Amino acid sequence: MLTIRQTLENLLSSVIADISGIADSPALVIPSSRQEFGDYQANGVMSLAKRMACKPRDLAQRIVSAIPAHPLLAKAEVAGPGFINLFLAEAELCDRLLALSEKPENLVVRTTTPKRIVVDYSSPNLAKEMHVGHLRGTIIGDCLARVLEASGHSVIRQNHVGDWGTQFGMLIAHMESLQQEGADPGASLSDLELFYRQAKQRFDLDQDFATTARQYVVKLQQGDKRCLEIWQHFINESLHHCEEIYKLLNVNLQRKDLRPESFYNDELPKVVALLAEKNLLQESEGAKCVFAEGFTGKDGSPLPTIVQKQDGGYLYATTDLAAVAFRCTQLSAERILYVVDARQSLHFQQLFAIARMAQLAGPECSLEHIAYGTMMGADGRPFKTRSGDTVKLKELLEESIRRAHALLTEKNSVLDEASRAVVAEKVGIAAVKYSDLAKNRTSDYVFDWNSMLSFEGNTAPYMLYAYARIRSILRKARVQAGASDAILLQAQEERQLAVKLLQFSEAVHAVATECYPNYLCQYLYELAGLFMRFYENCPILKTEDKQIRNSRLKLADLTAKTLQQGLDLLGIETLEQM
RNA sequence: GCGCCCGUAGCUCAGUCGGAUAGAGCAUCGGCCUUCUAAGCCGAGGGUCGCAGGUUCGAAUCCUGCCGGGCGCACCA
Repeated sequence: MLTIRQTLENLLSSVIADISGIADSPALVIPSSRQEFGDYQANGVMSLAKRMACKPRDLAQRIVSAIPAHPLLAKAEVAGPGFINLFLAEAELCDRLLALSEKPENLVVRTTTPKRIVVDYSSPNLAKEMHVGHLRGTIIGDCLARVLEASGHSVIRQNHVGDWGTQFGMLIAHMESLQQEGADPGASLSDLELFYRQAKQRFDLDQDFATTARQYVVKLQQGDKRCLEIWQHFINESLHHCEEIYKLLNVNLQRKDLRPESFYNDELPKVVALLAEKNLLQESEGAKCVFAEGFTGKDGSPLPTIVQKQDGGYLYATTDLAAVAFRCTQLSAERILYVVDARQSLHFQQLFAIARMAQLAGPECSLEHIAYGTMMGADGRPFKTRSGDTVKLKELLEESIRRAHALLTEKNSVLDEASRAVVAEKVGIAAVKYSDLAKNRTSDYVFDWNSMLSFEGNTAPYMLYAYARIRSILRKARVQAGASDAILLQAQEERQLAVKLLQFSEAVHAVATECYPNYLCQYLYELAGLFMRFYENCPILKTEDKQIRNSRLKLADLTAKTLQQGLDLLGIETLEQM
């Protein structure tokens, strides 16, 4: 099974290969930029004509004449300087829609080249509470994992949580001293963020405390029982907090997906040994480093990647190298996606370079940094509260839910109070997720409550509303006896909606290949928009003609299913009523 | 100093890798609810795609140089 685009691309490309004798000249079939140009257009002819030194329009005409009859294609014509405009056959559109209507599980066409893909995402630091900085990585990664899975790939989620290192010595030291003062440790951990801040403050201000903290790090690494106990307590508390957030966010990360930094502890000396063995290791200023080619530091000198500190401690580059090896060998990954803040791009460039040099990752495994930009405040600086603190993710989400609730009340929703609370939660969460996923992940973006929690335009509520409207119709509808199963595309709105519905897979595939969730949002927004126009102009329940009524019901139903699946791939739950 | 990213409508953003007349939402103005949920639909105004060159049939997109902004660059992650 292929998408329409793939089918047309294959069809035209083979004609082009026959005529030109050039095998690698793609037809470049894309959806048409304007309606009068048909449903799809082929852009590849003009550059091909250049290579063949002939007139583009003539070549286009030869290609058009040579296209064999195909049930999908009603008409192909040359246009402009050498475009080929492609018009789809209505009968085939109807057949495909009917087939999907009967088997909505085929809405996403599965890839013919499935891979084992590791998606590393969320990966919060367990010493602190999750804050807004964790939002993007968590939901973008979750979306990509869902999309890849739905496209037929084998996905392995890896939540590479930070559960090790200096900061835990600090926390343990603070905990110990609180306990000596007789404080209740459970109560002091009720606010992890506050606890971390207090510990950090003491660490920065109090030399003795800092020394003690460092000693605890060593004891922890040596496996001191008491330290491990306290550490484990922190980890459990923190994980519990993360899981609450994941649940609220509808993020599909579970305990089995956890692969904390500490998991790689035993591997770290081996990584360093291996680097030494491969002659990649150099000592510089007492630290063990790898100098990968092409990296320079501030003063223009070669930039090292430190894998072992002067004091013998390991760094995150070391852990990441161990993780690459584990993922390639133990997990048999063919593609590894690191959904991490764009500010770490240098780190990943170095990491990937070293992983290749040391052959920790073979050439068959693709290593990709799926970078995303920073969430900024209205002042153009990283998003903070008015008092300058980081915003806790939980508080952000709760605020969104509150606002959604207020809006539901204001809109005179048909819902009673109890279900309104449930719906407000879904809408509030969906709004936060969607407004993020709908943006190009690579750019920084300005966050402010008004735009993030706006419920108009290209937003989750718009999509959810479109879905709820359809469901409302479907609940009221009775399929008319005696009506045939045919789908009729008479009105312009019907045809446009139909073509869009059949393009769902194309959007999903684009996300799977390029890892931009906003492609899917864009698609869903356009789909919802076309449905709204269809809804305004093509009455369904009020239509007497049974054939038309049934056909429109099928279109509406398929739109609902597509929206539902599409939103699900974004990690957003649909609602029957709003 | 070197490197990466960015600059598109008053504001917030798209623009899937060079395609035809650059698109949305918000805001502004004007229409559409006794009729399937008006969180909606239709329409209007609003652009020298930072600036200047170059490449070519064609550039917001590629190249060069400027201007402006962000981020990163040795023992944190």
